Amino acid sequence: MMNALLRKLERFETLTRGERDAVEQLCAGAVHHRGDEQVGQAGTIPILLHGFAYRFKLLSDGRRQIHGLFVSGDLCRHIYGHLAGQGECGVRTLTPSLVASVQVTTLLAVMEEHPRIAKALWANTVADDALLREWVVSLGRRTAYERMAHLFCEVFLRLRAVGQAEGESCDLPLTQMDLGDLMGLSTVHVNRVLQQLRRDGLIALKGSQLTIRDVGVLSRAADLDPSYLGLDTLPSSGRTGTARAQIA
Amino acid sequence: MMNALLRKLERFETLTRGERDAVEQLCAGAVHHRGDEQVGQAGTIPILLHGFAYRFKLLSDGRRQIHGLFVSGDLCRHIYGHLAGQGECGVRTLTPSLVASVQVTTLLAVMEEHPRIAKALWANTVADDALLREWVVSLGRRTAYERMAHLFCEVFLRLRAVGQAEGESCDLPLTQMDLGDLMGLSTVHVNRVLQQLRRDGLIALKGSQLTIRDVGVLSRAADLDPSYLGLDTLPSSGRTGTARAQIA
DNA sequence: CGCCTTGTTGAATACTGTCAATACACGTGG
DNA sequence: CCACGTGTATTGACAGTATTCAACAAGGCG
Repeated sequence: MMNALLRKLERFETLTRGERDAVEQLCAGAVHHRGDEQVGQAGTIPILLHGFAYRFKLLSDGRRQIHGLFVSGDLCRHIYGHLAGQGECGVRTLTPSLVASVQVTTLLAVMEEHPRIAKALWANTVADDALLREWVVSLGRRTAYERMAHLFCEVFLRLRAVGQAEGESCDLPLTQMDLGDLMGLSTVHVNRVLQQLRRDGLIALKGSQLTIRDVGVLSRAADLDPSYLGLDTLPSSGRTGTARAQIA
Repeated sequence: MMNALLRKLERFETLTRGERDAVEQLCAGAVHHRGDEQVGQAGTIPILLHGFAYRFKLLSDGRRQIHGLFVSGDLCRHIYGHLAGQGECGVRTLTPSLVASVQVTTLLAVMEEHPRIAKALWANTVADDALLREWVVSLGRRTAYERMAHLFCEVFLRLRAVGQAEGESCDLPLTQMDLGDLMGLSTVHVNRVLQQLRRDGLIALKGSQLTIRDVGVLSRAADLDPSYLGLDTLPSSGRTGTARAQIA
C-alpha cells in the first residue's frame, strides 16, 4: 500500500522521485500505538499513517470538545504551531494506529530542502482549515440531525478518498460519547438522533461500521456542500487528480 | 501608523528591510470599501489593513454562520485555498475599511522570492487556525453566556494587540444579529445573554463600543485559555515580541 | 460469573428558538 | 421642524430542542 502521507501530499502537488523519497524518509520511524493512547510529544508533529485519531480540548470543568478527526495521511498538528500558539489540546488515537512522530526541526529541514513538499504541506493545512470551517457551520447553524448526517458524509467521503471505504460502508470507531463531543451534543441526544437517522433509512450503524444507504440523500439531509472537502465530488473509488483550477 | 500586515507578520518572523518593502509593496494598491460590502474577487486574497470584516457561509435555506472575524492586519482568505478547496463562502466588510486585494499570483511570486515572508504567512495561517479551533470549542461546549464572554475577550485582546483598544474599551461593530450568526444563537437570545452580562457587571456595550469591566473576571467567566491567541497573555498595551519558545 | 463500558429508554427540566409586538435611533423628504 | 421608513434592540408568551438524572440492557473480558 502506498504511503498515506505521500498520497495526501500528491493531492496538492505532484512530487518528483527525490521528493517522494524524502517524504517516505520522514515516515521511516513510524511506530504502532494502541487505541486510546495519547500521541505527539512536545516538539513533534504526529503524522497518522494508518488508523484513526482525534484532537480535543478540555474545559476546566471536564467538558470535552473534539475539534479534529484524523484518518490515514493526516497531520495531527500544524507546522509552525510553535510560532503561532495553538492553545492547549491533546491528540489521541481511537484505534490501534501507525503514527510517525516527526521532529519539527526535521520537518523544517525537509521543507527547506524541498520547497514543493513545503507547498503541499501548506496546502494541506489550508484543506484542514476548510474542514474546520465547515465544522463551525455545523455546530453553529445545523440541527443535531443535520450535523450527524453531515459528519457521516464527511467521514465517509474522506475515507473513500484514501481507499478505506468499501462500497457504501466505512469504519467509524467512535462511541456515542465521542460523537457527542465531536458534534457538541450529549450522549443521550446522540443516541436519539442516531435512531432517527436509522428509522429514516439514511444510515445503518452496527459496531464501528457505518453504512450509508444513499450518499446523495444523506448529503441532502445534511445540507452538504461538497466543495469544501477539496475532493472530486463523488468519485466512486477514491484518488483525486492533481491539477485543479477553481473559484477563489 | 505602521502597516498592519507588516505588524502582523513580524509577530512571527523578524523581517529585513527588503522584505518589509516587499510587504508594503503588496499593500500599495489598497482601496477603501464602505461598510457591509462584499470584498475579495476570485483569484485575490483580501488583506484587511484597517476596519472590520467577516467571512461567512450561507446554508441553502438562508441560515448564516460567520466563521471568521477580521481586524487590521488579517488575511481574509488563505493562500493555497485554490488548491485545497475551501467551500463556498463570502467575505464582507462590517465597517468602512481599507483592504488590499492581492492577486494570488502576485503573492505567490513574493513568497517565492522571500521565503521568510512565506514562513510568516504560513505561521499566520496556523494562528488563524488556532482561533477557529477555539471557536469550535465555544460552539460545541460553552454555554451561550460563556460563549459571548469568550468572544468579547478574544476581540478585545486581538484589538489590543494591534493597538486598537483604549484602556478597557474597544470597538465592536456588530449587530445582535451578527453576534448571533457568529456564536450560533438567535438574535433574541443574544439580546438576553447580553443583558445578563451587563447585569452581572462584566461588560458595557453602547452602540458599537464594548467596555470590559475586568478582563480577568470576564475571561474566567468564559473559561478562556489565553495561550490560543498566540499573544503575550495580558500585555497592557499591545505589541508582542518575536521569539517565543513554547510547548508543542 | 461479575465488572465495566457502551448503548438505550423515560421523565423531568433547562436552554434556546420562534413569533409577534413594541420601542428606539437615525436619516430622508416634506 | 416634524412625519415617516428602515434597521436595530427589547420584551413576553409559547414551542421545540437538548440536557440531566436515573435505571436498565447488552456485550466483552478477566
